[in-house]
Amino acid sequence: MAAPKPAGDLDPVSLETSLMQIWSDENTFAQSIEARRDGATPFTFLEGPPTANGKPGIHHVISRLFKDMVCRWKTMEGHIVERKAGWDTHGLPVEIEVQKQLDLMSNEAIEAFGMEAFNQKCKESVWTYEAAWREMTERMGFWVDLDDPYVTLHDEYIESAWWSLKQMFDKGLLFRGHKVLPYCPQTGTSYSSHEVALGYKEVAEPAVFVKFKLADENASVLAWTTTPWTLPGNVGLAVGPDVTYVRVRITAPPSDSWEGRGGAVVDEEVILAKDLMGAVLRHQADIIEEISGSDLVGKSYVPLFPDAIDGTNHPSAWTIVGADFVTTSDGTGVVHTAVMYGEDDYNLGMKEGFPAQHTVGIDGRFVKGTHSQLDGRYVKDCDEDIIDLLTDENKLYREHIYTHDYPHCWRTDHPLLYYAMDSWFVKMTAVKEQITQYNSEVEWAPSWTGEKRMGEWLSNIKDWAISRERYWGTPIPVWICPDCETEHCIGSIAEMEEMKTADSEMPPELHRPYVDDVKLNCPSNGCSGEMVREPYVMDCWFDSGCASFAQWHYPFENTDKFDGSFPVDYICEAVDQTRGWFYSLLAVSTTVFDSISYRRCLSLGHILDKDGKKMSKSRGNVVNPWDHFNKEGSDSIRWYMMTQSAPWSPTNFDPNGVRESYAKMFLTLWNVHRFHSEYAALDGFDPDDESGYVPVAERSPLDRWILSRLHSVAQDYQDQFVAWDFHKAGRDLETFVVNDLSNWYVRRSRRRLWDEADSSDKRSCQHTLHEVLLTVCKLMAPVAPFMPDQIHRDLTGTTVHLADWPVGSKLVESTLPPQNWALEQEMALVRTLAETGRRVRVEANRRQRLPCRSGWIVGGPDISRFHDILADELNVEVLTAEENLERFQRMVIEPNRKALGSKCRQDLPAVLDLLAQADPDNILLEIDAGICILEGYDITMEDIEIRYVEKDGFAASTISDDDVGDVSLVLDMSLDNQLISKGLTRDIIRRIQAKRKELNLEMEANIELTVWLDENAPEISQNDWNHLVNETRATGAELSLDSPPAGIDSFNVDGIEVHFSVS
RNA sequence: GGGCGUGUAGCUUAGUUUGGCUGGAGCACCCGGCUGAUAACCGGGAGGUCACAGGUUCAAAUCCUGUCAUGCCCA
Repeated sequence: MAAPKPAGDLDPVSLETSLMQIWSDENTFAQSIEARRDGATPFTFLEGPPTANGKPGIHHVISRLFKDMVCRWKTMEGHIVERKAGWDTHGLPVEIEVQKQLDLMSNEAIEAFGMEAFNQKCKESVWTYEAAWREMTERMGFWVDLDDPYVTLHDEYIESAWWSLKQMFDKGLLFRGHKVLPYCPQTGTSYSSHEVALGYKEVAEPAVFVKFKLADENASVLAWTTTPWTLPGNVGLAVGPDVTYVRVRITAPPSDSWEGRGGAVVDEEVILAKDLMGAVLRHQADIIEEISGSDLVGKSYVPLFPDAIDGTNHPSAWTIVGADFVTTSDGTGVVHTAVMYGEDDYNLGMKEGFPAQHTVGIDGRFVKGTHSQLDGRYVKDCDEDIIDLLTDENKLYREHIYTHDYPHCWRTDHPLLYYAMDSWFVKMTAVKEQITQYNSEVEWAPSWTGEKRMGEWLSNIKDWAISRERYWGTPIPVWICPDCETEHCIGSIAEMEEMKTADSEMPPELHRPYVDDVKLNCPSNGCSGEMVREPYVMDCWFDSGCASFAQWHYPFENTDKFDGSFPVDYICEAVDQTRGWFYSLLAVSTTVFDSISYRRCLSLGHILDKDGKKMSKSRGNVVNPWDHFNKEGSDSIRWYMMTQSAPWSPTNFDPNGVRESYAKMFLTLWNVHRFHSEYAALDGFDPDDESGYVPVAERSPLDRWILSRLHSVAQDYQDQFVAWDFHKAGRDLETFVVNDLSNWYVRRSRRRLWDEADSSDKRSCQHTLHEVLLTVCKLMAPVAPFMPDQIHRDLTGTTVHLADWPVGSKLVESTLPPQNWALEQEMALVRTLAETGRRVRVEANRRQRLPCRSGWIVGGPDISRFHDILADELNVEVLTAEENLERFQRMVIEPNRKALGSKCRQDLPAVLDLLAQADPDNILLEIDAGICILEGYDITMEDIEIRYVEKDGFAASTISDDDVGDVSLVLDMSLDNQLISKGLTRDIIRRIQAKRKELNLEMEANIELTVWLDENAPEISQNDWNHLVNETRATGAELSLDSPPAGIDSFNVDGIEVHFSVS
């Protein structure tokens, strides 16, 4: 390798896009995997498949960043990290999109359009934004194999999903039941909660208090409902076991006017919660007795609609039962239970053994046999008639209009019915213990996502309803024999082929409607029935939950790939996936493999807009990543996202923050690189030339300092990566680059490289810069893959992405330079003192360019090897270490509040007062002698801290530092002609240099210079003038006291007028 | 309604686990300085009801209780 390539101006967009081209030409991604192939330990990653039927936004960039970053990091650590892309292609959102497109607003419409054509449209729709996703993925530098992705709609994927379902089926974990869902009879569709949320509307509806006549007692139980249409389906009443109820007798007609139908006669007895008497009753009534809810349990009552439901074999039908969800916040404290029309109702019904029979058909009409006046009618049209029927039979106590939010169909605007749909379930309740155990084996970041969020969810685990009455999805592979009701689950294409009837064709693909047409020969002994497929598709979460094996078409192919990658080492998605993909992966692997499916899971916080609101299409606040790809570039976005906040914290996206990342981190890094590479190119510096190499031990303390800092920062960076604290790692590295490397090392080293002659010191500096830049590039590469690669290529001719991680990996060798803690400490002190000096000057009103005769450093470690640097920084002629504190300083005593507080408690303020008034020397003497008693408390050295402050008359400042103790800087403020001459010279040089820059002169260009001083000006010494001529590269220079020509450059310093001309 | 997060300066945030000295940075703003050093750098200033209200304590951003706002998930 010859001299590094000199860097030019920075254009982040073209830098990144040309690197994308190079990566593509060189196949760098594939190489980074191939390079590790021989015997390397794999680190396995599983991509959570996105859906490509929506445009990618900035919030997709962040999860892809954290996926990419960890994979790149592990690759550099020496692992082989294969990354297969994936696409989630099934599910309701796809159908909805197509329905909107084709204006098919009901299941009838879809079937009229044709399921085959509809599914074809769905399949196409899935790829609508695939190109946009690909472009985003490539532009952001996410390395993933997009050319060989797993796709949930492929037959291979479906076959694996079928196989896994069969495992569950064979273990008896698959069963048929009901799931109560919001359902629109007009579109024939049930809705997800997301869709329900689209359609909440405030409505005023009739609500009724109904009298349920007890079978064996002369009293009625009052219950309340806002859905009279569910009353024919009533099969039970629920009371709170701990709620107090009363039995009351009506004593008089209502005092005020009665509104609406219903009523009660004097001496009639009703039962309701004691707390709700006032709210419910409109009659005068006496309490006959108080009854606890548990005493009501078991009583039977007379069905309202005796023909509607067949209670045979259900002894609990039409009895009172206890339920925890009953409250006395509204109604009567008694909950009317219609098993098929409410989730609580259904669960309670299953628990109590109530009959689970529909009184309402899938078309939203009462089924035949419910009641002669209701049969066949749409339920919502029957409210009035039901109320009339109840009134006629003296079963209504009261009616009123109730206003509440109720879900409506967002397509047809019709009210939704909560309706028990036939559904297939995975019996998750049977594996609760196992899944809880497996969850605790996963390393979660942050830990509470697993322990609390997921843990809480698992502790209330419910059976998983995996079937959907939809068209576009993985078909449920269960066939049922109409003759003998045998159920059979198909686990492979081969099995289907083997079992299908002679008349059935093999389907061209494993989707509806083709698989619907396949009939199977019933395997049951002696049965000759033709089995028919259950018409459902799977919950698409089941699809993605199969990804860990279905991506490999396991167990039909690639068993080695599966065995080598299961459970996967790392997955990463946003926090909303806790009950989504994180759960479905865990649920599937628990039931199928009796195992975890991922070892580590990073759960990311969401990206919100700059006001903390979530980004959504409807708000119009979605940030397009291309706004930044085309401006600051991917590196800046990625760096911003990593450093802005902890990965799991919700982040308000601030476009300004991306700009800041660019301006601080990347521009600074680039300029360091540019500084180094330009001089290196000029000097023909060859990092590999052994004859020019300077061993680290022989380099200057400044070089050894930055190398030691590099070691420390790299070690911390690695530790923080391991602890998932990526944000802290990034911030610290940024501080190193901006503060240590650019603002100190490079600034202090500039003059070393200006020297045109070859020298060991110059080469030391160049080797140091070379080494620091390369290590920084390696550390940054996983996060920001572009600029670090460019710099690495400029300096070495090779890509950083094939380089080894410099620290902390057992698989590759560490390449960090030696660490020297004492040196770091010294330099930290030097820098603090330089800053302190500037503050002292400001306070003493002494401008920086005017030198000080002397400076003293009191206390702290010996930093004499940096006195030249510090003298230069402070613009001090002579800097010395001084031991005599008292020459400049006096002592003060500060209380240690922590120690004193625990000792003195409420007397602390008084003790503090005394301490403040006391003479510090005396206190110290007394403590030494053990006789320091304040307010009765024995004060020891533990209770105080000694500090020093400068005496009046010195320009000084004292810093306090945990590592080095108190250190003072004292500056001599006296002035003489020599100092004034130097100060003036420096001001003139500064002006001339600014002028050179203004004139765009080359750095090597020479000038002709004339300087005119006014008569008040102090004399400039010959030495200073020579220095000025040298610094400004003036070949001809003249100092004149004549009056200057008009119109030339001039400035005023300390009341002296200076004119100068440059040519 | 329930579970889990979050709330600190105009903006983005550190500090909260383990209570203790004047709540620390960056961006933006103001004053000054420095610069062959970049969209940079340095010193100083202004800017804080640590979401709110109670409680515990000599002492609370930090611990406890409640409330509000906001986000995710569930109902």
